[in-house]
Amino acid sequence: MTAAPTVSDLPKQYDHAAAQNRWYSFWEERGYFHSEPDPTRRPYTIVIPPPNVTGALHLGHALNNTLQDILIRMKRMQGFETLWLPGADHAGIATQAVVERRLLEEEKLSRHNLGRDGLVERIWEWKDAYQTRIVGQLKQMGCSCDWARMRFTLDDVCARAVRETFFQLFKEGKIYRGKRLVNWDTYLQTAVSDDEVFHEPVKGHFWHFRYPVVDPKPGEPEHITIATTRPETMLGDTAVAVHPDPAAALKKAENELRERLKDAPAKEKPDIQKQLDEIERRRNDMLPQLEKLRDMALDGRMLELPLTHITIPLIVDEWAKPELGSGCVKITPAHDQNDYDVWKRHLEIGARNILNPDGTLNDNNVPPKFCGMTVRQARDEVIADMERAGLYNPETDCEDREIELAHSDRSKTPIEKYLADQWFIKMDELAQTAIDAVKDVRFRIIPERYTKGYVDWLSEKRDWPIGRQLWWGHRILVLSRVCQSENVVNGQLQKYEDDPNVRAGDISILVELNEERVRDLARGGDIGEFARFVLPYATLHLCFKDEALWQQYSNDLDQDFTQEYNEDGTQGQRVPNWTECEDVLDTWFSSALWPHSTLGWPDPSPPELKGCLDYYYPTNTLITSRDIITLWVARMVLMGLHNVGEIPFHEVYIHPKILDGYGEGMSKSKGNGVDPIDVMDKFGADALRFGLAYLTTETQDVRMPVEFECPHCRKLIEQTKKNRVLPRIECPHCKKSFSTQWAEKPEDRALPRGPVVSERFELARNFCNKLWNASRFALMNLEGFDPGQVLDDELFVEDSWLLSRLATVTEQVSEALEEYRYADAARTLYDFAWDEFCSFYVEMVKGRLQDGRQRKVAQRVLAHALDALLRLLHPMIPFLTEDVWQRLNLLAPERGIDEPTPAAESIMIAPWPESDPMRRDEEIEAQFARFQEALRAVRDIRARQNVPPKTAIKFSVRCKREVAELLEPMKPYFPSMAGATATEISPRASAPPLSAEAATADFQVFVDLAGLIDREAELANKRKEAEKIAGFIAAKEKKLSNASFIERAPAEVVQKERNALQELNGQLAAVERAIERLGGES
RNA sequence: GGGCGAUUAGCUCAGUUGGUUAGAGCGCCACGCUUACAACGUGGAUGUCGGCGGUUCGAGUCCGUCAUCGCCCA
Repeated sequence: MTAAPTVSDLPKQYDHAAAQNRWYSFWEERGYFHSEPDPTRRPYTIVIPPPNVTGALHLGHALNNTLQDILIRMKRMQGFETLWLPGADHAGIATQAVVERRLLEEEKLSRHNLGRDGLVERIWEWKDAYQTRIVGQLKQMGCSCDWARMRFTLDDVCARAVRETFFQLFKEGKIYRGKRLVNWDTYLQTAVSDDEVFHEPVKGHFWHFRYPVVDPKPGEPEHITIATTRPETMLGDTAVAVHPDPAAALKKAENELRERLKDAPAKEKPDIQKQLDEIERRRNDMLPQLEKLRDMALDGRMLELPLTHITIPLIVDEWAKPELGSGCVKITPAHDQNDYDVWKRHLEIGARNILNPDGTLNDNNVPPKFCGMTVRQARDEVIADMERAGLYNPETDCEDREIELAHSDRSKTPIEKYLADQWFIKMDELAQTAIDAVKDVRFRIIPERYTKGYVDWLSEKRDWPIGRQLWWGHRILVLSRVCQSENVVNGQLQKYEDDPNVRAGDISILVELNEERVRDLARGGDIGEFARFVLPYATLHLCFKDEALWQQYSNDLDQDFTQEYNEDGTQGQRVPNWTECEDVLDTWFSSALWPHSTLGWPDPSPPELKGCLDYYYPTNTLITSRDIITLWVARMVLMGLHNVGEIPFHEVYIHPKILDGYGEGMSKSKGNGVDPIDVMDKFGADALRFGLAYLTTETQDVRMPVEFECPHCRKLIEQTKKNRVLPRIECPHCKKSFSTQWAEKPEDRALPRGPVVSERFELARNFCNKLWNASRFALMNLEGFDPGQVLDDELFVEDSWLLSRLATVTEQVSEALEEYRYADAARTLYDFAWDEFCSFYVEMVKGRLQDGRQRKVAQRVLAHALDALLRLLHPMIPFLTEDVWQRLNLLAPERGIDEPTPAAESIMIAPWPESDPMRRDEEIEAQFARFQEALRAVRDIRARQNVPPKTAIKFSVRCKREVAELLEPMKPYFPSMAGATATEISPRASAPPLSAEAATADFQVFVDLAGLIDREAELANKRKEAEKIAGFIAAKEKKLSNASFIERAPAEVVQKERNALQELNGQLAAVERAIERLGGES
């Protein structure tokens, strides 16, 4: 910790760096962040949405964590036993991909060079580095996390929960293995999830091929034409489909077009009409043919798949669209999602995977000449062969076409759809429990509109594929054995059912029947003799409760192998009968357990976790961003319900996204992410936090144009789509270069870094500085502070007014934060602190602080008000408020106007202010509003008459007696606040001969301008004003002459309008009189 | 294609259940370093509230529709 604070050495600008360094370590050392279960207090818990360790945090995370810290700090001050549990997420594929990419770039090594353990070790190193960096960022932001409870989704505590959960679900039969089409990244050789895939249009072609019909009957066509953008996939075709009722399908398409044509804008009509004409043409030219094909399909006609000598069936399926192409579509279930769906409806056609994991063609299912070719090579070769076979004519059968091609976000290479074995969780029952939980309002999503998406997604009840072909993650503890026959299965089952570990319930067994067999059963068991012999019967899976046991069995079962023999009778390979599952679990599997795994489920016996689950679970709030509602929130709910039997949190607050100046979300891959450290270096952590809170409104995402700040000349350079991905940028102002976050080459890195900042934090930075200076003023004037109760009759108008406003603001801020209306809370405090506390209270109290007799009470109220304001602001700007608090403690260790009490040793643990309704005083506020109006009028006249600020002026106010009574006591404040003296405030006040005037609804202000007046300027001003008022009067009169308004609008509204009109008329008359006095024509 | 959201001053955004003359910050203009604060103070200019239609005595606010942008899902 740096030197203790003083009250003498107060810089004119808030030194955010000093405050941040000093107070964070102070809080940490005092243990304020740490929480232990305390039965005498109510808990308030937030678990962090664990940021992933792929990289550093950007502004989106800064927002997310700021909002959590604001809540947690308020709740801590409110006396809750608060726990904010921090942690990080291992983010399986994302992290592995980053490390692999760097490995290749820097050392030219692939993961296979390192091996599984070697690579995992490298990823741990990466994780350690980035976790440190992330924690550093959070600490710099002031996050009050309980660091002693820091968790990582791959650590031992989380691992226990993952194993237990997987094992339980396995035992309950909720986990199964099945085939599924995955997005295969041939470069990284792993499956990637849908959200790791992006689509990009590329130029491609549409090829038309003809497939020969086997033994066509008389009158039937000899060929069927299909079209494809990926010719090589034909080698994996297992059928060709035609629509079951082409006439109806055409009619339906036609009706849809006609509907659209009716309401379409004129410019789209010709295009739709063209499509309608095309359908008509098809009905005439193609329909008979399509119906014939349909009949052929129903009659079981087969086709010859060119180049392969395989025959495939012609089938009927609605996926074939008669309005498109030839009306026939090739079906490649192993490599296309739609075709895969067709296969699900026609299991008998089967599926053939033609790819190796590296994207070359495999040797199982394609003619030998294609084996080992890349997709690209195979494509050219297929086209050439088809041409040679006379089934394709390059002159007529190939069109250009733009194709939306899927790419892997991780490797930027094209994705192949690939049929692979996957572990799944059955979602039917689990999803229902999570739907019920939100429908019975056991928890709420805020804003409420996001509930729909949550329920819709869960309602699909799609089984969750949980396996990933990765090395970085929780290993699936399963050993599997393919069994050729039912006898083998039964033998093995008998053996393992007697196994002591199985009996003890530490190993669970699953029999997965071979899919072909299942399919065979589905179509009546006519599988051929040969297939029955060749196809394995089933796969046996053993699932283990813990890793040691799995390891032990895995070693033992090494001895269980099948000895193969060579043709000459010698011993050949020993093929192990059992194999370890190579897969790891989806990251979201461990994330889903986060709220309960981190609190000690399933085993809360370790000392540091004792009692935590009972005490802190369910947690109170989860704060996260909307893209994660389905991926994470939904899964946390259903896993929490499954494992613990209770929802994981009561409320989920979904906050806005931070977008760049182009309206795009911030992301690392786009290069538009902003490091919060850059913002904090320039503006301070308090400004970052307050700025973000100020922007967190309910519906609006936060658009944030950003600039580079040249480290040489400090000028700002707008960030564009072009320059945001460059490793170095030349400053257009000083022509010197600087580096960016993309700098990787040594020569780029050697340059000074240009931080990325946004002007949008200036408002908050300025606010912090304003607050600092107001505090500075207070501290400079609290010398000799004497604590004591302040009686009501000792209060001055400005005291009562400020206390009244403070009571209101306290209530508004507390309510706003309770309802996650961060921007409302921030704006309320901003306006109160700046426009009321600084601009009026501090200005008005200045005189009293100079006056020996009045000083004492003024100090007491000032210290009290500042104290409350600091506490209200502390959750948003923790460092500044603590810095001032500590200094305030030196001068006024006991304070408070009701009954002075010793101040807390840190503002972090000071009690949250409570709104005192007795302090609300509408009369005082009304009086004050009049005063502010009069002040504004005087200042306005001074400004428009160009009277220098130092020239003292005199003014009088003409108004009703009631108003005069309110304004009279305010007379003493005009000299210091407007350099003006009130000579008379009464109904009789008259205008001095040379004066300027301003009228409000219930009084007129005359400023004596003898020797100062600029008559022409004043006349011009008045004429303009008269015109404006006349306009308002005209509008009002029009409204009031509308009979139905008088009749139908509520009487009070009509009366209000009449009063307003009367006031306006009064104002106009006053202005006209002023014009006359100035010698002008009104 | 379906769902959600946005469109208000040059920029970034507020605007509660419809009700006087639509606000803030930045930027701009004028004047001011008045012993808390020039990261400041005082004053000023700036808007067919995306378009069209409807409900209503009255619409930035409610309804419909179109346009543009963003996000999610298929």
